[in-house]
Amino acid sequence: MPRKPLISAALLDLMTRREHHAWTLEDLHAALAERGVAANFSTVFRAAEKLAVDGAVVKLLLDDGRARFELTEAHHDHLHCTECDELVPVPCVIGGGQASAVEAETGVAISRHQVIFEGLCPACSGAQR
Amino acid sequence: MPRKPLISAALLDLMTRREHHAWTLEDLHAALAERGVAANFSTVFRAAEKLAVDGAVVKLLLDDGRARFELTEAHHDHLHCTECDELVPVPCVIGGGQASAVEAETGVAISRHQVIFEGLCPACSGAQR
DNA sequence: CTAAGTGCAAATCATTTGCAACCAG
DNA sequence: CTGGTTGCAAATGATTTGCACTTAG
Repeated sequence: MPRKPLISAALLDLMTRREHHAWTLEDLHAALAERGVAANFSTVFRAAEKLAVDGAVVKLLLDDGRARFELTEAHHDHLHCTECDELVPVPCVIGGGQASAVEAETGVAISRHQVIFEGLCPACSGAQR
Repeated sequence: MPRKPLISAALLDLMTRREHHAWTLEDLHAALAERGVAANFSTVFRAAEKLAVDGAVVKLLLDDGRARFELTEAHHDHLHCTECDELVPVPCVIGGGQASAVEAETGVAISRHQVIFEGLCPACSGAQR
């Protein structure tokens, strides 16, 4: 392994600290810098991409065009806060029954799903009030 | 109005013929070309964007990074076919009750949602069998 | 030596934008 | 003339890729 601690390990370590639930590459890059790890953006990109391929993290793309990476955990859906831009986890609302119903009704074969709610996260929701 | 029929009108006309449910800018640009309308890509982009702002069409972004435009219709969810890449409409599975439940459970304020299923569309599902 | 992990610069991709030309009213 | 459309070229923003280097094993 390289002279400096592996960026991949640093990323996982960062993400485990849960400042955020989902991280953009910029978030990760900036957070590493703050912790004194001056990694190149490409390196962060490749490390995150590798973690995603290895299954340690999941990569999602939002309507804002930037990818988010989050630790692989129990399946859940997300709320993209229109105020603070955070991607907040929310319990999954798609029951197996619903997927089956759609499959039966439309003749499709569903392998995965992704629900994104748009709205205000708890913090912003409270602040607005 | 311009010398040539407005690209916007041509786009709506195209989309009404429903070769696809959702169109990428490339789809639209190519389809126009096939019908003898040699519009510039930027023009197609701006016309589609304007239609979206005007509310005639809806713009969605998928995980593949390309935007899709579809005629504004009753709310529905989508299945992104992993085989043919088509975006197929499926009935909405998120009842108001579910959104409320999530709101109550997590303290968020939901204004919209977007469900994308990944899988095989009817055609590809049948072909695979 | 050999491959994995890096850094830097340059290339991609899918839009977006700036600006000048055009045309119906 | 005037504003909405266009075409073309150049600019963006977010990745992605090519290439050379370094070092643990």
